[in-house]
Amino acid sequence: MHDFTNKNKKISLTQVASAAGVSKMTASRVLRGEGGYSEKTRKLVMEKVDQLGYLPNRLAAVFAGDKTSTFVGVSIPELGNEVFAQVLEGIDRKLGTFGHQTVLGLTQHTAEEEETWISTVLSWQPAGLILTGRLHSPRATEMLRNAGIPIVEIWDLNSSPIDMSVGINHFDAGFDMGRYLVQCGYRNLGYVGTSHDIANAATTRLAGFCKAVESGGGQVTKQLCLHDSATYYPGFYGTEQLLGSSTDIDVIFYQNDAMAFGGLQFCTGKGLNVPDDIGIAGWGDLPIASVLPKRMTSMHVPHLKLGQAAAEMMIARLSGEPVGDVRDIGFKLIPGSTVRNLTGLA
Amino acid sequence: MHDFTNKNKKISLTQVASAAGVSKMTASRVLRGEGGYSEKTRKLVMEKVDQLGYLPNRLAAVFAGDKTSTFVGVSIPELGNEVFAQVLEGIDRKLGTFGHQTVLGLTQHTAEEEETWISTVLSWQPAGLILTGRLHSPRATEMLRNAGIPIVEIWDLNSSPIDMSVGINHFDAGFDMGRYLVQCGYRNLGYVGTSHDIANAATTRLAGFCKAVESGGGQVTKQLCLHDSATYYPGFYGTEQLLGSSTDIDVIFYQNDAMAFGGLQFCTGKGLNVPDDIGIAGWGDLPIASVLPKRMTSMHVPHLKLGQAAAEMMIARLSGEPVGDVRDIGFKLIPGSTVRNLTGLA
DNA sequence: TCCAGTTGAGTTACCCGTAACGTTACGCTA
DNA sequence: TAGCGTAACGTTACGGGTAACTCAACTGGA
Repeated sequence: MHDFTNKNKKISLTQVASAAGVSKMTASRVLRGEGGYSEKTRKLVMEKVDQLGYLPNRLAAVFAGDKTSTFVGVSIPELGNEVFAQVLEGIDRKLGTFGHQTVLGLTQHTAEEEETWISTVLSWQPAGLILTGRLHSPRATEMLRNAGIPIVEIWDLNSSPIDMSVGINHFDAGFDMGRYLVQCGYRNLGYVGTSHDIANAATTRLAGFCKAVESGGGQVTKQLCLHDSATYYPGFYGTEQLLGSSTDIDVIFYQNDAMAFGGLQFCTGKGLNVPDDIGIAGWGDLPIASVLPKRMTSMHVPHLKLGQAAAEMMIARLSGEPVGDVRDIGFKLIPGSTVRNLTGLA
Repeated sequence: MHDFTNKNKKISLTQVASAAGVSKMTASRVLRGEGGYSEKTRKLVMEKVDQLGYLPNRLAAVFAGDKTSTFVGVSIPELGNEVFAQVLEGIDRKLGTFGHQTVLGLTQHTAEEEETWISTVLSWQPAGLILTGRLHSPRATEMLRNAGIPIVEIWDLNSSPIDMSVGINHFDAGFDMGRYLVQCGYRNLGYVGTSHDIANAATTRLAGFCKAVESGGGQVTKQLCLHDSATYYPGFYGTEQLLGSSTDIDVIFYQNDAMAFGGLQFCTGKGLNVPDDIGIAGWGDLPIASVLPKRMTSMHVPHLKLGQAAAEMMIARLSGEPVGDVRDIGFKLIPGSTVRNLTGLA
């Protein structure tokens, strides 16, 4: 095996230059193709580059130019949630086509993890930062403000972003879902979610949801916020808890589709008929939902597009183009078949 | 908004030092906490650091020390496939706890994209590379060999890796599935998958699968390799195609669970009884499978653990600890209920 | 009082590119 | 053949840190 403790004789531009019998500068010009050299020289240099296996040192280049790198730091709470994986995919693909690299940070939904990650990634002189969520620690906010680089806050639409923001209005999304369920005739509504720092988009949705339900004449009888991850099994046992304590709930709104599927499984396992005995509504519209026999009532958000939009704003800002500060990516209610549909909306 | 064209007056170590009335070196020593200064000096320097909002420039530090950075490049084919998202999560979490940063590269399953990504990321002097798949372009392989940094190839177990390898033996995994299905009494087997460059792990699985089926007395009547992504809908229409041309197939093995769910949906939609009329077997054991009414017959691979293991090997190698070259992470057959079970294995 | 030993802090030489000039060589015109 | 313009290439000065070395001040013991 290699011995990594030895400093591996990396080939530098100087070595290429001296091998080709030209100056460092000439070699540099050839490599960057900015002209100022003869075709003969170009060939000679490129030949040596191939021969020696020279790889440019971008680190030195950035350092020399006193510029920012082509890195873009991207913080994402978790990848277990398919939704965030899609956002990240959208971001990285778009950034990649513009010659930028994603430096990933999984912040586990906590502002502390985000803060330490931010200070680390800033020390690498990134070109910009894309952050999920709008809740940052005070020190993080200050660092971001002082960083002097473009910053896109995604996910939760932020009317007063640090710099830019893309996402949806979670209050409105929650409101629409609440209104829809009330329109479908439900009156005793339940909620099952989890409590996380950055998951406050979910909290905002819940607020909108409650508002709509109340103004529609229903009531949110019980809200359950588990201290667990927002995945299938917590959805399962959360439903068990909720229904165990309140028997008259006729529909449950979940933090996301994964939890809703867990809840659906619990209900059908108990012999409850969905949606006749109990309605189930999720959030996020997982891709798998479209090939399951029972279409989950949910809220569709174009996650891939969201990621792409964030990357586009970043790139536009970096290239000096005018960019709006806030971009609403929109959402769409999926009526599905896990709630009764009395409205003819489907 | 900020004006990013202006060079933002980044605070440098020199500025901190002069503000504190000490030399650059002393300030550097304080920042790195390597001793050689009085408590009074330390306080003074740190006070100025806070005051000026100084953020270290790791780029310059790496450059000065002629060392590698704390970056680890991680190439992943796509994130739409939940499985890879889990692998990435495992990698990044583990790397993060050891002070490393993930530089992501989505290679779209092609060796060309991987090659360009490799050369880009190598120019940032990463500490190491974690690559998905073992198929690299010749130039990529050469770059990797010459890079002189630890390299972990994951996913497909590689007996002669460039440096290190973690994953499973896909031939064996395919073989086990084939043997199981034959044991369950199936004789006319079909396969639905996609064709991609790096997805050759799937090809290897298929080879093992065919081997087992044939030596077990069955036959793989039809193999379908779609030119599409390995997701739900291709699973759906691939199944339609497969069953349209061959009516006597009694079980279908899919490239992954997502496609298998698509297939399951097609079959139940056509009124076919699964598993009595036709068996369905997937691969990967998606998390959602455990909360759906019908458990998908599949192969469980500990994806998160795979990612963690890759990161662990990387870190061990970086810190000079002895590391094995190849690590088998194992897999486990999930009998499920989408194939007939005549063997009592469940 | 002197000197060795210890500790704190300053100096200098890079690291690898790039930018901004400076220089050379050559061809063209007058 | 002087004069000039320009393409081609060389030189030099950074940039923000680190490592290794040097120097200065203070300590304590003989």
